Amino acid sequence: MEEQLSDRGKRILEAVIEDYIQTAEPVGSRTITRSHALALSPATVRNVMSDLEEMGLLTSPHTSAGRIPTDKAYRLYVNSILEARQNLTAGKRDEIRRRCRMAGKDPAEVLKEASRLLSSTSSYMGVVIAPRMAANVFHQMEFVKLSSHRILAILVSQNGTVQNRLLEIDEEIAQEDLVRMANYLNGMLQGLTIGQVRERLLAELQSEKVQYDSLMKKALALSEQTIRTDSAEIFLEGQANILEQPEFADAAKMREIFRAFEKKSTLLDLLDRSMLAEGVQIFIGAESPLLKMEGMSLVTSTYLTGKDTVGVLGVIGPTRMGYGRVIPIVDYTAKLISRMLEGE
Amino acid sequence: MEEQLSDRGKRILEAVIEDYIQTAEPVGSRTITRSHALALSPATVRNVMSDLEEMGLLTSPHTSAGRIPTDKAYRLYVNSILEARQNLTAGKRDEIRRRCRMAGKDPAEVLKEASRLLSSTSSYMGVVIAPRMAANVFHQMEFVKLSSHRILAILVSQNGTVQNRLLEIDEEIAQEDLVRMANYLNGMLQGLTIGQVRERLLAELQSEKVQYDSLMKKALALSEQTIRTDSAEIFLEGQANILEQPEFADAAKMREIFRAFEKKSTLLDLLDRSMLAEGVQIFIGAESPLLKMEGMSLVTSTYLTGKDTVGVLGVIGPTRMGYGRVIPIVDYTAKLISRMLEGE
DNA sequence: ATTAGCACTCAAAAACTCAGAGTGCTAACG
DNA sequence: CGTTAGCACTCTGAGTTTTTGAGTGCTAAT
Repeated sequence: MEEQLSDRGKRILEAVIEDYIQTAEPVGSRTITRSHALALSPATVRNVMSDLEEMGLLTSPHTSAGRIPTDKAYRLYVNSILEARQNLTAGKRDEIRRRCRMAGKDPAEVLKEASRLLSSTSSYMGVVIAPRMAANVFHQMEFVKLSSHRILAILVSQNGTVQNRLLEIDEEIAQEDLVRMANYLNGMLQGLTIGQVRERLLAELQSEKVQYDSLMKKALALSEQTIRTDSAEIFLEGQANILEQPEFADAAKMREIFRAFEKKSTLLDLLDRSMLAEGVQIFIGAESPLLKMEGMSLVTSTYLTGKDTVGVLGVIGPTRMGYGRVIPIVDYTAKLISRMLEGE
Repeated sequence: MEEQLSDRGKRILEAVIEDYIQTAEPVGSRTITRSHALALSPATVRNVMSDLEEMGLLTSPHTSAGRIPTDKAYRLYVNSILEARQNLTAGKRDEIRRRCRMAGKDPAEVLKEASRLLSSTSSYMGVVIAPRMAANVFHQMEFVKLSSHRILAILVSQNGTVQNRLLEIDEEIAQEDLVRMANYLNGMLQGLTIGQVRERLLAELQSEKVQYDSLMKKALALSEQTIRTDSAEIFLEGQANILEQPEFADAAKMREIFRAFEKKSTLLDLLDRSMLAEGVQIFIGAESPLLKMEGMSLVTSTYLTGKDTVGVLGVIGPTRMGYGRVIPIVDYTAKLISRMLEGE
């Protein structure tokens, strides 16, 4: 049905995309023959472009304007980039590395810095989601008595992530009982993932023998409360960057976008699904059906913080994004973060 | 030098301000006579307005437009509001209370929710800064061994705030030593504020007797590392709200504002100074010289989380802000938060 | 002291013009 | 037959002019 894309067609399409990425203006046949050294006349280019339009790769906003690549065209373009991946310049690489180092060792700090980094090196928005707590490996639990009715529960995972929660209790528990409870739990839960820990706790709560030991019952109940919420943290930086993009100069569009990002949950859903596949993934425009991200694209990569606990990070920008530049940045950052968090 | 403000002048000024707050358009003499039931003709009003302009309370953007209140006028207006403070409607109050409850007990959660709350009830931006850690009262310290070279230090304050830090160490320390170290420190630091703790630790590190006890020396060093960074947390919500304001429809202005808020440090400086005075404070336009907040105002109030550890919360919006509505919101929220955090 | 009346001002909106970039088609060319 | 020059046609955006209407300031009357 659809005509096959000729080699020349491909080159011209590429030229259109690259020009458009730079200027954000519809590009015409003339411009292309000038900037890209194709030994062709504008008229020929016009014919080809007309074909490309037929194939659904270009559109023109109106009869006498240049042409704009469609999502489909970007998809094609991105795929060809992904095959022939460029490397980062040594300079960029160093900068990224240096800034990551600066952040210290605390996982949360590293991830936040990564997000800033992605945003500033790409000049779009950087986003990082911390791995779900559930995938972390349990290390230790502590109960700290703050006052007669308030206990602070602290949950430490092997990778240094800490989750804490303030618990209100009805009847006072002695500090030494708290310590015993913690010991008991720590013994029982050693080496499980937090997800497994939760299951285990629930199972244990049901079991016969616990029913008669009120202290242990309390211990289980408390720790279950502590672990209950597993809200993935999300770091979104550089929102101001996208104000720079001419396609969002319109205030109404801006507003919509900002509103969309205010509820982080939608963003989370979107990123969650890229967790399934490994490596760099790209969502172009309407390909990500969740968010009606008109004119927005997303470049993500997974990263590892342990054996197989994964998070996702990436860059969000206009569909008209410098993919060639952004992809290596995301890729490299993901690998670097993996190394920083996982290693030692 | 300056003529005194007549009672009628005051009423008219108020009318201008209130109209302008609603419409964001320069208001003319005609409009005023219609909307506010003053038994005066436009011509009279014009005369009065002319006087007000003389006194520096109004300006007109150009000869044949209506008039706009100056910062000075807002100041006057706000002061009069502050004197005759209205109360919140019961409905609003309930809503605020309900949402605060929802947030649970964790201080960080409460503050974050408060910020959201301020933003959504005021329809401007909500901002809350958490009290400096330094002002909190020390409660307990723990060292958790993660691997041979990594220790997680956890610092708990009396109010349930937790600060943790990943430390890298050169030589392994046995878990039981860590416990002993913690016990020693907890004994020594009981009841001090975090600020005092820090001083004490530094002093102790210098002291003679410690030099010979390598374990204690290590303990002090580690805990000093833990406590070193005291970055006040800041919760800023509802940035999208201010996109709604017509005065920022212009993309360039928007950008500037967002950039300004991206560096939270300037905002922090600004809020820090309102920590000095108690209760509701208002900064109008250029009155806050730090940020060149053109056209922005800030309504803040201090809140307490303990005896005398204070934080600041407030609302940031356009100078043309519904002060009458916002002030009680900020006031009430601050009091409520105080009660929630301090009480128990 | 207030107000009606009136001439005057000015910005924003609407209407208009025009140049330029771009297209599509046709006919010529190698 | 693919490529290209030429040309008529289209449409936008920028710049100009016109129009409108809200608003002022002044003066004279009440």
